[in-house]
Amino acid sequence: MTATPRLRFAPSPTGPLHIGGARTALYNWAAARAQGGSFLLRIEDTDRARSTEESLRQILAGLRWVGIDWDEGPEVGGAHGPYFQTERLELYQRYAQQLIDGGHAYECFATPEEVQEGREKLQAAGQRPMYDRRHRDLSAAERDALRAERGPGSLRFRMPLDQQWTLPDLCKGDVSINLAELDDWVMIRPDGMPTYNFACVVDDLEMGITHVVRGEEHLMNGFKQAVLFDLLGAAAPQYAHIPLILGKGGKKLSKREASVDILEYRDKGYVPEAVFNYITLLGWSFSGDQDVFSKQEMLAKFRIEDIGSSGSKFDDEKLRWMSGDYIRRMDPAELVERVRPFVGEAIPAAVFDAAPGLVRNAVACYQERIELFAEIADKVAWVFADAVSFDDQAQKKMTKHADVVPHLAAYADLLESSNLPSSDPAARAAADAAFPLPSKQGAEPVAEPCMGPAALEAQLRAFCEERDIKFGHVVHPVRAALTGTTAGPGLFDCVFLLGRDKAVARLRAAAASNG
RNA sequence: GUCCCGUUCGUCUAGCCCGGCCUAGGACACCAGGUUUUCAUCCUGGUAACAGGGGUUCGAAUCCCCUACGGGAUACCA
Repeated sequence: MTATPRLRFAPSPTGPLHIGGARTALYNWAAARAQGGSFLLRIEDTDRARSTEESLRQILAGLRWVGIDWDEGPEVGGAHGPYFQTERLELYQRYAQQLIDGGHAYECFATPEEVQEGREKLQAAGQRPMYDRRHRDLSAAERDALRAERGPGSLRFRMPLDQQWTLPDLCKGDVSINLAELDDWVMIRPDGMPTYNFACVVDDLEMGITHVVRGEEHLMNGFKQAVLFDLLGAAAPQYAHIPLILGKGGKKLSKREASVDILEYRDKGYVPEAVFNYITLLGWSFSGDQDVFSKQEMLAKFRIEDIGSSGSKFDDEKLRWMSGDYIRRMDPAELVERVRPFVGEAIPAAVFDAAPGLVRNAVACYQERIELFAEIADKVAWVFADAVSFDDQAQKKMTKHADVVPHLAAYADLLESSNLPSSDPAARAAADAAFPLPSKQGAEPVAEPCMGPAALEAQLRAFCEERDIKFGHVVHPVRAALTGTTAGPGLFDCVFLLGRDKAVARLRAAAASNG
C-alpha cells in the first residue's frame, strides 16, 4: 500500500561527522534498508561561509567507516540530483514564486535591528520572541516603496495563525502546537539563498522522501515544514524526532568526555562494527537480553517507532568493551589484517610480509587482551624488538625473586641447546605453522618440527625439579626477562614467539644485570 | 521569559501503547568467588532503579492530573 521508503541523511558540511550525526544517519539508513527502500545523502551547503570541502570529505569518510552506504548522493549520483543544495537554486526559486502567487509568502524589508526590536517587545510582553510580522500585510504600494528605498527584502512564510496543528511523530507520538507560536520564518534571504527549512521541504518533496529521522532539535522545524508541505498540497514525510546524545553530565556531548568526531574513533583503533553496534544501542534495543548484534540481525528487527524517546548518555567504557568483544570474536587472520595499519614500528613491514605465521601468532596471543586495534602495537613490540627494557613491575619481580636469578643463566644454556624455533622471522615458518598460538592446554602436535609451548613447559618444570626450585618462583623473573613486563600471554607462548637466540640473549642479559 | 519534549539500577536499556505473568529482566561498570605460571579471557554469585505527590482501579512501572528536575527550540545556522 505504501511506496517503498526513501530516507535521507542531510548533513551540512560545516564540520566533521560527529557521533550524533552518525547515529541519525544510521537510523535513516537502517529504516531504509530494513524495508528494502532507498537511502540518500543530500548536502545542505546553503551556508556558504561555513561549508567546506574538507568537512564534506570527512563526513563521507565517517559514514563509510561505520558502514553506511548510500544509493543516491555525492560520488554515486542518482535520478533525483543534484544532491548539493547550492546546485538546486533554480528549483527553490520556482517554489518560492509558487508560494508568492498563492499568497503564502511575502517580502519583508525589516532590518535586523527592527526585527530584533520587535522580538524584544514581544518578550517584554511575556510572549514568544519572534519576528513581529510587521510587513506581513503590506499593500503593493507600500511594498514597492520599501523595495525602492531598501533594496530586495527577504521572503517570509505567511504562517497560518490561530490554528492548532498536530504533528504525528514516529518517535514522540502526536505533538501539538498553536501555529501562532511559530515565526513567519525566512524562506529566502535577500541574496537569493534559501534557508534550511525551505530548501529542506523542497528537496524532501522533490526527492520523494517518505520518512525523516533527525535530532529533536528539529521538532519545531517539523511543524514549520509540515505546514509548508500542506500549503504546497503535498503530504509531509513521516517525521521521527529522536533525542540527542548527551555526555556523562547529561549535558551536550563535549569533546572532553568523548571524541565528537567519528573519525577519531577510527584513528584510535575502535572496531567500526562495534561503533555501529554501540551507537545503534543508544536509543534502540535489539531485544531485552542481547546487546551485541550484526547489521543483518539489526535490519531484520529495526523499526523507527522503536527508537526510544528519552535522551541517552554516551558511555565510552561500554563502547570500549564492545570493541574488545568484537576483536575477541574475530578470526585471527582478519585481526592481523585489520591491525596492520596500527602497528607502526612495532612490527616492521618487512617482517609483516616475510613472516605471516609469526605475526599471526604474536597478534593472536593478544586477541583477548586488547579492546582497540591500536593497542596491539605496544603489546607485541617486545617480540620484534632487539632487546627489552623492564617496566617497574617487571623490575620488582626480578629483585623480589633475586634467589632465582642465578638460575636464569642456566636456563638460558638449556634453551640454547634445545630445539627451539629460530628467532629469525624468515626461518621459522614451519614452526609457526605447526603451533598456532595461543596454545591451548593439553593440546600439542606430535610430529612437530621443534619444541612447542607444552614441551617448553615440561622442560622448565623438569629443570626446576632438578634444581629444587619452585616453578612458580621462576616463572615471573623469566617472563620479566623475556618480555620486560609482568603481564601477557602464557609464558611458553612467549618463549616460543621469541625463538632461541633472543630468548637466550634476554635471559643472560637479565641474569647479568640483576646478579 | 515563552513554547515543545522527556524522567526505570551509576550508565545503556527490557517491560509501558493492549493495567495483573514485575518478589522489575539483560548488558557495561563495580564487588566477591572459581579457573590460570602473570595479565586477560571465561564461569558463578552479589550490590543496585519504576523522580515526588495525588487520583482511577479489586489491582499501576504501565492509565489520568499536578509538582520537581533535565533537555530542546526560540536566527536572514543547520
